[in-house]
Amino acid sequence: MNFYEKAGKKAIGSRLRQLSDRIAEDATQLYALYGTNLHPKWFPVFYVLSQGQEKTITAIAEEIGHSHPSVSKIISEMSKQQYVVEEKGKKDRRKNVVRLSAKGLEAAEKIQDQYEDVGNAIEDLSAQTNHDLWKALGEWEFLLDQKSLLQRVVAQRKLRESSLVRIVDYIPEYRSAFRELNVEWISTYFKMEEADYKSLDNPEDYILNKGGHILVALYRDEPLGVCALIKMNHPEFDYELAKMAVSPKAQGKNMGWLLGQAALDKARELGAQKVFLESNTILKPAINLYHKLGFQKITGYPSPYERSNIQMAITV
Amino acid sequence: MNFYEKAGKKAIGSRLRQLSDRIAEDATQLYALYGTNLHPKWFPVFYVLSQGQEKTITAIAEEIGHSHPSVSKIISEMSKQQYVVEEKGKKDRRKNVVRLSAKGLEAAEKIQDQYEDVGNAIEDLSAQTNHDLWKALGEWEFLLDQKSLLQRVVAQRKLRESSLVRIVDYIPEYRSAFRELNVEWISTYFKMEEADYKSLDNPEDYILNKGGHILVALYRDEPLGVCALIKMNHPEFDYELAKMAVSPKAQGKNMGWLLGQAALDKARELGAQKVFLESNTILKPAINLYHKLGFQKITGYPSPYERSNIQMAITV
DNA sequence: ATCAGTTATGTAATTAGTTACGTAATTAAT
DNA sequence: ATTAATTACGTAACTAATTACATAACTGAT
Repeated sequence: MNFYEKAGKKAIGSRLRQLSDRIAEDATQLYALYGTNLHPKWFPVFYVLSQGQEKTITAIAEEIGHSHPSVSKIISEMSKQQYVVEEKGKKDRRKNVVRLSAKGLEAAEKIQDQYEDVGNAIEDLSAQTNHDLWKALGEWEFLLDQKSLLQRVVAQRKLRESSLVRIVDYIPEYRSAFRELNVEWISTYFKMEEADYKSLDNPEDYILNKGGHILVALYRDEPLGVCALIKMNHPEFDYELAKMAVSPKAQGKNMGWLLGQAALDKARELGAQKVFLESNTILKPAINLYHKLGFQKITGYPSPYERSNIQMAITV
Repeated sequence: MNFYEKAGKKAIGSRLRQLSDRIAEDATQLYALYGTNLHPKWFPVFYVLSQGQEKTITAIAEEIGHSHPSVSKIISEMSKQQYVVEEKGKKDRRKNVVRLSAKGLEAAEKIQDQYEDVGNAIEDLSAQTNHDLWKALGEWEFLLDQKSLLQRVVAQRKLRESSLVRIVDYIPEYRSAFRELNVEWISTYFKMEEADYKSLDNPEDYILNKGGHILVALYRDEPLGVCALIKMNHPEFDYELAKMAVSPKAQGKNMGWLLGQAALDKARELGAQKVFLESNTILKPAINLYHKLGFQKITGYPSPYERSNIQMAITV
């Protein structure tokens, strides 16, 4: 069974489960061997109760990291066999306050030897290893608390995918992509306006020949994102970042960020000082992206677009 | 939730389970995120099938370390969704030979990215730890293969219990214990013989005053084991190790070994060269113990006891 | 050629947890 | 003083594995 060698660390979940099952199995036999009637799965609950005073269901659940129904079930089993007594909370009558019964206390006394032997056996085993499983588990728990495995994988995916994205300058071949990608998102959220048609149908005349610039994001050589830097005739702003559109197919590939970065680089290259943009606050992810790129909200400028309700600017 | 800190390593089973559950949960979401219809629990089965050629249910089970019903179920689920094709074995028609279908192969292709991202995420996480979880798991598996946790705990118990055993010299207070412990085991397996009554009823005259010695094993000050060194009138042997009896209550406390060792020490102290004993081969644990103490089988000496069918000796 | 034992597999029941949901009690906000 | 929201906890249904058991097919020794 060298499955783990072959499959590698992505099988760590299976591997953990298998080891824990293996240990659980031995634990079952151990409880039989030491002649208690305690159920091994009661252990965490029983242990915390034998340490301290009475506790409520949810308090126990939190302490041992189980769900509360699990604790609820275990307590009712233990209660049936009279290891614990349950009592309604005096102040808060929703609470089920649980403590060990006389029988439970006696069992707790009796189980000390077993705890000691198990503890020693595990310490002994650990002493024969080069890598400390216990500490390693602690580290994993800590790191996963900070950032879940899910988040980590998503980050890796973004990294991989964005490495497949190339940002290139516009050439006429991309005219239809430039149009379609923009039409797609605009008509999803708003209505196409007169100004849209002009620039989308003829970017050469309306953007490029007026000193603007268009960038295209290719994913595996397919144009899935675009954005434009439009030369502004304005005392304060040099360019407008506009016509930013990313295909839903390219979600999670960091394309917006890469396009934005490339556009700002280009603006700097063109000697710009300030870049302006207009958007709408219902486009939360877009606003978010602009913020991350460094744009700040500004007010008091007129707009040719109906759909614009927020304006932002950045000093590049 | 500092339960693990409090409970210590004896909670390692719970801790392993919790981490594996946590990872499994994220895995479920990951499969959804990457848009396959594969079930995360299929992973080990799917993986081995995507590696090699067709395989049978039990072969897969063995490779991934699951039970065969588990694999059987997974395969039937995968089969229902047409990821695999099942076929009766040609030579052996009991066998269910399984391989990926076209759809399965396609899914295997498509899942490569996910594998890569997960692998990288885990490698990345591992790189941030001081203690290598993956290697630690390997070490635990190896050590548990050699000696199960159960066996290790039993060994610890023996160690602890034997530390509560004291071997002391006989005093008249122990006369009845000496008698009862021997009567108990003799009459369980055999019939009491004339020679037994003599020495058990009056050990002072029949053993001690003839230059012999009696040792008593106390467990928490209760006499639960005895044995005697009887002076022999024999050209070859100096003492006979006899009347070794340990209460069933004291099982697993190493009492026989401790008594035997003490008896041999005493024999040496008394200047003996060779110690003799008689027993019966149906008493397997006893014979075993004598072997471990260093006794070797010998032949050709007459015995006063009917129940004796084996004779052993040791040069002390 | 036959019969006992072994092997491959499937089905059913069990286990130790989970999530989903409902209800009663408490607390907070008008 | 209501009403809405939150909290505590129980019940039900589900999940991913297991063990126990049944059955059919094969193998080997008479």
